[in-house]
Amino acid sequence: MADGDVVRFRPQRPAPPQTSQQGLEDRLKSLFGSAVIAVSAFPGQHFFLEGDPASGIHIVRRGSVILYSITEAGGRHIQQIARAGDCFAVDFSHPHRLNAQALTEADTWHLPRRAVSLAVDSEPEARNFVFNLMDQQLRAARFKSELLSSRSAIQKCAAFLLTIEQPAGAGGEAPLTRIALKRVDIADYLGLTLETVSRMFNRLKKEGLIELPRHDAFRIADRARMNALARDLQPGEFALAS
Amino acid sequence: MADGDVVRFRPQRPAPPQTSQQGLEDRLKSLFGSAVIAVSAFPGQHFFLEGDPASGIHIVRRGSVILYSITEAGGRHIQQIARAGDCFAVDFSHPHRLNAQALTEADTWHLPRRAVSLAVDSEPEARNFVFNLMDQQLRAARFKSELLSSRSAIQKCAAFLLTIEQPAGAGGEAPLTRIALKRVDIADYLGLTLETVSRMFNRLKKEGLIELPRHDAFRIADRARMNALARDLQPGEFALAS
DNA sequence: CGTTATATTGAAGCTCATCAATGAGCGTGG
DNA sequence: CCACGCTCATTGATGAGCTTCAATATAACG
Repeated sequence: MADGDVVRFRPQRPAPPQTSQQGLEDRLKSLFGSAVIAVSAFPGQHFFLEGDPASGIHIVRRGSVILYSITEAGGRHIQQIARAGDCFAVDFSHPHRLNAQALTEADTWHLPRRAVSLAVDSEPEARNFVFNLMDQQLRAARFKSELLSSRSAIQKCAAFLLTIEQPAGAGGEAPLTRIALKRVDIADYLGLTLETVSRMFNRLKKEGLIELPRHDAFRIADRARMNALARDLQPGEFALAS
Repeated sequence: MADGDVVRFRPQRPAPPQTSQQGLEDRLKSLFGSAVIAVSAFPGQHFFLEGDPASGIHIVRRGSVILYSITEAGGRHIQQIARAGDCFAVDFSHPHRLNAQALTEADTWHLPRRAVSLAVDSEPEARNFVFNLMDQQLRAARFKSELLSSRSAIQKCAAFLLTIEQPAGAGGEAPLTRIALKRVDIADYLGLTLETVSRMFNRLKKEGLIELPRHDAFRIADRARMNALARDLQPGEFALAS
């Protein structure tokens, strides 16, 4: 339970990747050896479906994967958006309760359930690693329910954009961040409608909080105000030009 | 990673207690020996506060404990309501990110961080136990975010009541379930206002879905319709007398 | 180009929050 | 025992915010 490689808590950010790409790959190989399987998928393909037997741990190497469930009324609820460095399905003792679908072209590493089980039983390092992944999942889930509760649509959207933002490299100008999700996907993630998401994005643009040169790319223009919004501002404090 | 004592997934229910009171106590003693500490609190007292160093695992023996955070605007967000058999703060590698407050008189077991750490490293049984607790936490968090997303107030309230309901003993009449939380607590948990919670409860009563003889006790009167509501019905399917 | 998928924008209506007043329950002290 | 104060729940009126339905615009691609 050493604290050494535990990811530090960052408010307003769900589980960030814990190491660099290469470092992570090395780590996986050293902990799980040849059991590490590379799995890729095209947009729309599923890694697994609800009800499938537990498959083990999945880690995103490239692209985006959504974890969703379907309600009886046919509504889709996106529980998690896993991006490079994020893990999913770490809860490996049950049949899957969510569908895992590639949103973009996506490469992942798959650690089969049995290999994880063996490694965890024999290797303290592996155990620690898996604990951290579970913790990462837990924090992602908490972050999401915090996002959903009692925030207005504009706050949810601002928080969402801050979450998916690719921060600037040291010193450089902040780059444009691609929005890999369609409006309807974002809506299903935030518990809004696609129209509302669209309206809020354009409101943030009009107010100068973000740049939105294309419908699928943005840049934070006023970070202070974005942060204030994404935290929990008094409703009136985000006065809009009428 | 044996499946043997893993809690089976139950839709619409967060992590149920995994064993009986006595069984759980025996299990704890055998796994963690004398490290198990009994901790009690009066209503309103805190077990720990946000920012406190990680304390280890807590398990509720009697009463209710709420886990909440405070937003910058002063709003309270109740992340989890832990009742007898539930665990909290299993994520033990970080400073606490939530406040843990006794809602009622509450008795808990506390497994200090270090003792857990030692046991997990040496005892496969203990490891398994802790994994299950983490999984329980994760499922509770997922359940909550499902509860919050895209459900109407009436659905949230119905789902909440089903969640806290004490099911009938075999064959017997369903007992009245005490509502330990105040309206404002329920509201902070569901992301609603206390007035809306009150209105929805009374609407469910008027429609004959529940009995509500006192403001702090209820019984499910029409389980089929309650279940249908708590799942995800088409908006129109819950027609109310106007 | 024309076609399809996605995004934006508008208008109307419904749900829920807000503000405000009233009611019910309960303990305390006269 | 009743009056008072306190806490919590209920109920009403109003308005803001979001969804819904519908129309239009933009982008991607053959």
